[in-house]
Amino acid sequence: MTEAALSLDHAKFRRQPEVRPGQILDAAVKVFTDRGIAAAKLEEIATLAGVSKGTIYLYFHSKEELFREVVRQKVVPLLALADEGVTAESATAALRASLEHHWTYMDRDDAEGWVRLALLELHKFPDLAQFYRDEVVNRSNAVLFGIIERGIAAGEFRPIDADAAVMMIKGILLTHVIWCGAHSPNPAMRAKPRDQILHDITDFVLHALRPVTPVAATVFE
Amino acid sequence: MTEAALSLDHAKFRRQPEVRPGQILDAAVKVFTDRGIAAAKLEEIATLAGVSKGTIYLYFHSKEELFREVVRQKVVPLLALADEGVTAESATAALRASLEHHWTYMDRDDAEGWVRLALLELHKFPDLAQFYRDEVVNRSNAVLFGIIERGIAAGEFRPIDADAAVMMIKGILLTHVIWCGAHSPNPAMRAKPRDQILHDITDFVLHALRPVTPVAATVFE
DNA sequence: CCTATTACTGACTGAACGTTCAGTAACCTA
DNA sequence: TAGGTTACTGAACGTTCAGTCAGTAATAGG
Repeated sequence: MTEAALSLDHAKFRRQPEVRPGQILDAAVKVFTDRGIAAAKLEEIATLAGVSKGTIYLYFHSKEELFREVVRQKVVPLLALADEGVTAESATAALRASLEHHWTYMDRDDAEGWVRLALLELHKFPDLAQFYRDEVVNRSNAVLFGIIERGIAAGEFRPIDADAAVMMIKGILLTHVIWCGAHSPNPAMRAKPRDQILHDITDFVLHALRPVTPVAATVFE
Repeated sequence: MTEAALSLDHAKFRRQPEVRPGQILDAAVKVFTDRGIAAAKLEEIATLAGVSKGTIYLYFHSKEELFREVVRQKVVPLLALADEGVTAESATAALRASLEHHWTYMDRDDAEGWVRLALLELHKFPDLAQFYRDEVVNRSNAVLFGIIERGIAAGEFRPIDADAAVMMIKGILLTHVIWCGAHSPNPAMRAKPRDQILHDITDFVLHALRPVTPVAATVFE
């Protein structure tokens, strides 16, 4: 009786310790970005990964440690690409390329979720926030900063506090990722083609940075 | 024995049904903005309001209904002021005034919490999100939209998709509220004086909107 | 003063969920 | 193929928390 009651229903589970961590991390990415850190259920992650809840604890100490590992292995590597596009000859071209790059790499199903996590919940994990800031945010900001400084020096952009400009650009980008995402409550934004949005952003930013009297300068020369 | 065990410890509670809802709402604002919707505990709201958990249910059906009422009574009235500054003679002055107004009314302890809620958590409660959108977001956006259209018509601003421009401006404002708030992981932003930030934002936005060849136009006339 | 009514309390309930662990299946070695 | 080891399972546990309710204190009316 006991044996019958306890016997598993011949579920086809395999022992594959090499791939389990990866499967769990993939599932965790999806669930964390869908639900947020606090609302993510280990049961759901386990089901999605095709394992049982207990298996997660064979590879990760806790839910928080699992999240930490997700950031380390799934987010940071993406951002290693943040330096692309800087080699363009003019600062304007570099900025265009960088904006397009940011927008493109954020054009993923889970981008909206990541932005929400980063802005909303990450501050509740101070060490993770610091780690994320060092590895992801600062690196990406430095690229934009360099482009803007270069543009100012070359006379392509007007004199402006480059740090402040970076924050403006980041603010526009991040909010638009959310507003254009699947969970956006704004139907008008969701309906707009993504390249139209990128065009609008690029247009706005370049106009904000352009010298005050480029034509006049030409006229007066 | 039973009587002794059950008797209250002479806590000095008073019956004041008129003020209870207000006290509870005030406490709820604080806790909701501090913790977020899901993580807010009714017990904490009750303690902060100086009542017991049960009392909340005398005045509100549920946690969600309580949150709805917080939005209705604490947020919407603030936004009734969103139309100020529009009466300025020029669109530029109106936009300056509107930005300053937005920035000022967001310069509150709970502003950061509200932005986080609205931008990042509200979408999990679809009907609440819709309510918030109708009552708060659309109303505020319409004001900015009107100013920009007016500026374009008057030749103060370059031709631009006014809807898109509104989203850029909102994106900058909202992210800066978060980044300058108490929970910001960005020390540099937190250190900056608030009026400096407002100045940077206004400068960036006005330059993004100004006509392409204002000086040239003058020169050529 | 006594009684009815209203305001309020806080222990309790039930559900959800992170974490544990006794037990079972798959695999390995000899 | 027996015996040992490792991977895995899922029921059970402990905690947290929204929501309930039987009981108690304040107040109003007679």
